[in-house]
Amino acid sequence: MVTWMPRKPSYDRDALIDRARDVFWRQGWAGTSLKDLERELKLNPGSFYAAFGSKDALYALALKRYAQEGVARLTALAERLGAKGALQEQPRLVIEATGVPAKACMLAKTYAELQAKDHELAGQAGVHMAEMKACFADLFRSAQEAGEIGPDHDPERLAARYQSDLLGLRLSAERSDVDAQAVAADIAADIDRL
Amino acid sequence: MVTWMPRKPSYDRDALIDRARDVFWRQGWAGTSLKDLERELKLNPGSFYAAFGSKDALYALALKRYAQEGVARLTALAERLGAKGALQEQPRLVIEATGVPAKACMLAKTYAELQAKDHELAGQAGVHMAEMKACFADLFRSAQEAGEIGPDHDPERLAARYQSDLLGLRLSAERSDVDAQAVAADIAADIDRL
DNA sequence: GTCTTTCTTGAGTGATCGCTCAAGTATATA
DNA sequence: TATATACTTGAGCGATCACTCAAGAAAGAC
Repeated sequence: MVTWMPRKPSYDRDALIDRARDVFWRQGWAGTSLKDLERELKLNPGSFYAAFGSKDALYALALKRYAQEGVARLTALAERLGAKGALQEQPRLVIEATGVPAKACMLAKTYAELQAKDHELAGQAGVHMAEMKACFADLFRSAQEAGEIGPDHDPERLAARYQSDLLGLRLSAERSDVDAQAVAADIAADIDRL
Repeated sequence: MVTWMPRKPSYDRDALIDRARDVFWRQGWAGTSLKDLERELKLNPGSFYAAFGSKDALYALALKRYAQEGVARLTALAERLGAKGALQEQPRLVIEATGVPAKACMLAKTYAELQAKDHELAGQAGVHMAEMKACFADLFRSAQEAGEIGPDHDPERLAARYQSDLLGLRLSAERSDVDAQAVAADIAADIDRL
């Protein structure tokens, strides 16, 4: 039997997904055209479709990667600072991050843009947000078990409120007339009062 | 001198702006095509452009109306319930509103969608959000002067945090896996602790 | 009814959308 | 080197985008 392995792609598929995520994150779904992606990824239409199949398929990959990295970053933070410390540090981190395409959450932007059309990508963004909320709930539960916050709180409820606050914070951080650092500090301070 | 008044438009321009606001609010800027507007407003292309000039011009009118009604509603609420009462009632009202195109704020959706492209409409949405923030600050200041909340808070800072929370709440209210009423109640409860 | 003016209609504009595919090029095996 | 295989190229597809405009219909002034 003969196995032919005649040629490899000249691109790094993984790096391409990263760059696509950045473009989509910044410009949104409708705001990013195939021309934009071809220019940014340095891929001609044929290679693009051979590699990813469709714009939506690549968007889904980008969303998934965004969500996975978000969970990974939070998990690492919790190992370093503990549950409560991670929850308090996260607001600062997300708005002070440099070199990111946008302060606002890509999942939230996707959901807001596409939910009204019942687009499948909105559903996927919703699932990823729910996963993130579950992470927050786990951290609140851990903090509770560690005695870092009072026992009379529902971790799920705290997580929903916390995630909601973070979404608002990250949107506010895109505005020049809002002191996002103050808002982030106030969100972190609220956790001390639990 | 002769004055000719040969014909009036068959449509109610004011009602048309309302309906356009609803479509844009639900579907966003890129998500709303001229076809959508023609169908929703029952206007042929010629009449549409005679009446409004362009899609963006109509969007700007819709944004302005949305913002004005938001301020008016909040002002009326404050006259009925007082400053603190209005601030506490507002979260409940925005998520329990029925018959609205979306729970999320149209200004925030517009800003999130178009800011990356430096679109003029994003700037206008930003201005309207700043106006709204100023209203919130006024209410916090009033509540402070009335002794309803402690004197050691910066009304501007409270307003920024409050608006941020509201934006997050209203986005969360679009999700089926979030108990928005609980989040709204917690936001209102926070005001009691000021 | 006649005239003047405006509103309404809808086919059609060029541009751009996401996407296809045939032709050409590069590479690992034999 | 010859060959089989996959990747790359880019012109171009039909559909849809926001928008235009010439022609016809409607209504107030006389």
